[in-house]
Amino acid sequence: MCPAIQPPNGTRDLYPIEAARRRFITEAWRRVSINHGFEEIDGPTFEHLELYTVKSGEGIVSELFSFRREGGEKDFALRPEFTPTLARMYAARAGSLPKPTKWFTCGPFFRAERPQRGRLREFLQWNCDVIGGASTHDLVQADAEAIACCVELLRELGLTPADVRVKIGHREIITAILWSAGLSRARTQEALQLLDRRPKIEKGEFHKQSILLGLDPDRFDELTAQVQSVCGRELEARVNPETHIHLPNGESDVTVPIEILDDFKRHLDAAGVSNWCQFDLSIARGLAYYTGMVFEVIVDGERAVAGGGRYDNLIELFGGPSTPAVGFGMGDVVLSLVLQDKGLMPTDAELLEIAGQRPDVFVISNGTPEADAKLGSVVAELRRSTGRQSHGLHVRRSYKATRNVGKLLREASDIRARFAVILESGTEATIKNLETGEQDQARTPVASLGEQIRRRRGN
RNA sequence: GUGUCUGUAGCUCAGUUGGUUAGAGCACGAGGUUGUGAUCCUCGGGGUCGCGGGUUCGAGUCCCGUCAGACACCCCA
Repeated sequence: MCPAIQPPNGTRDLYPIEAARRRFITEAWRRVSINHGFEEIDGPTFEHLELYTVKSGEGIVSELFSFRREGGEKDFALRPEFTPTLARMYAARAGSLPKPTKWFTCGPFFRAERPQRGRLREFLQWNCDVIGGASTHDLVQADAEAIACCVELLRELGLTPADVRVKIGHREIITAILWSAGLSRARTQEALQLLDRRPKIEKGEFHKQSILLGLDPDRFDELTAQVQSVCGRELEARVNPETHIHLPNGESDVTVPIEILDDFKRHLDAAGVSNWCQFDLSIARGLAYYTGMVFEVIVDGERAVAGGGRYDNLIELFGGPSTPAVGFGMGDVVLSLVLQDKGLMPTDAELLEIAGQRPDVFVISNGTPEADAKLGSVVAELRRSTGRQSHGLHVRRSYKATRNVGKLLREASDIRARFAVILESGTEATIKNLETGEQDQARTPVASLGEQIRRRRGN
């Protein structure tokens, strides 16, 4: 034996129970997105390196796992996110895809960062995207649909508005305010990234950085508060239904279109998720490609559970037709932590049940030579499908040497089998329901065991 | 890439001011008793104490280095 090789930094070995926990999450992702009309797609787990550098610049390379084949000339990178792949896939078939196209995917992603709480180097991420839309109304509806789908997942897993907050911001509005507060158009991106970092830095530091960018931080906060007080108000609480807020900006005014926001809120209301959401202009998101609505799902003390927004220029950037899109991503790492902390992760036994991994039958021999000889074929027979209408049963047997029926029933009980079948001879068996403890008085012919078990299971 | 803390069995942990062949519970396995799931009794496998070096007659224990993990910074898709 060579010295034990450990799993790479920031990766996880998943033993059966952990794999079941992961499935619990991925199946919820899949179920919710399908119910919301998204279709599952998938792409390669590695791409040409340039797919990522084109959008984000060379600086991103240090955050990627990239590689070149021995003797090869092309650089590849394990995917750190799905959006470029999505944009590439959409661009390739844009002409023949429905409008809008609603896609989701869940799979592994890789980032070469130091692992810490809520962040690993390999993780699962769920992405939902709505691509396309002709009118402003379409886009607003798509924004709300993305958020609604994300919220339904949280609800499905047992979280409540008391546990999580969906904070919604808007790039157009916040940039309008930035410009009004003296920022030049050219520094917009830097300013947005500064805003994204703001909660983590000192007040004075933010002030200093703002001045460096040519932004008046006090004026900015003043204007933000003004706009926030109008935008953040509930629909019914509006005294005067303002439709625009005008911000002075040197030569021309900048306009914040409140009626679009109201439309958006009506959609969130209709989707029944507005009590999860709050409008919060401090949400900026660090990513360069967001163009409109942005949002984050926040839990106290943790990193963002999910985040996303509107990216109307990206499909075009990847060679497709100019197409607006909105989407979000949710990782399994923070989500798992939140579920564990809130006591919402099912118990081991519940996971078996949910995952459909409880054995239907545990087959035991009574120790006679005829029963011993028959056991293998009974197991095989029960496992076999009897046609399209009825799948094979989940059947297990003991691998222990003991013939002690009590110990074997204990084993059956430990693995949470639904029924025990005790072979009494080569031709007959006794069925015991392990949930109720009821055991048949009459014996069942071996040939009809499958039918009996299926009937009692209810399928 | 930087900093802080932590490394003893699969898991949770004992292990005296440095002193024989490193322990317990759980888990796992074998056997025994009871043809029925709680049990009970006996036995067993499993650790170069993260790894390497140093101090010492002697290191799980002290020192240095290194690796790994957790947490924070950087960055956030």
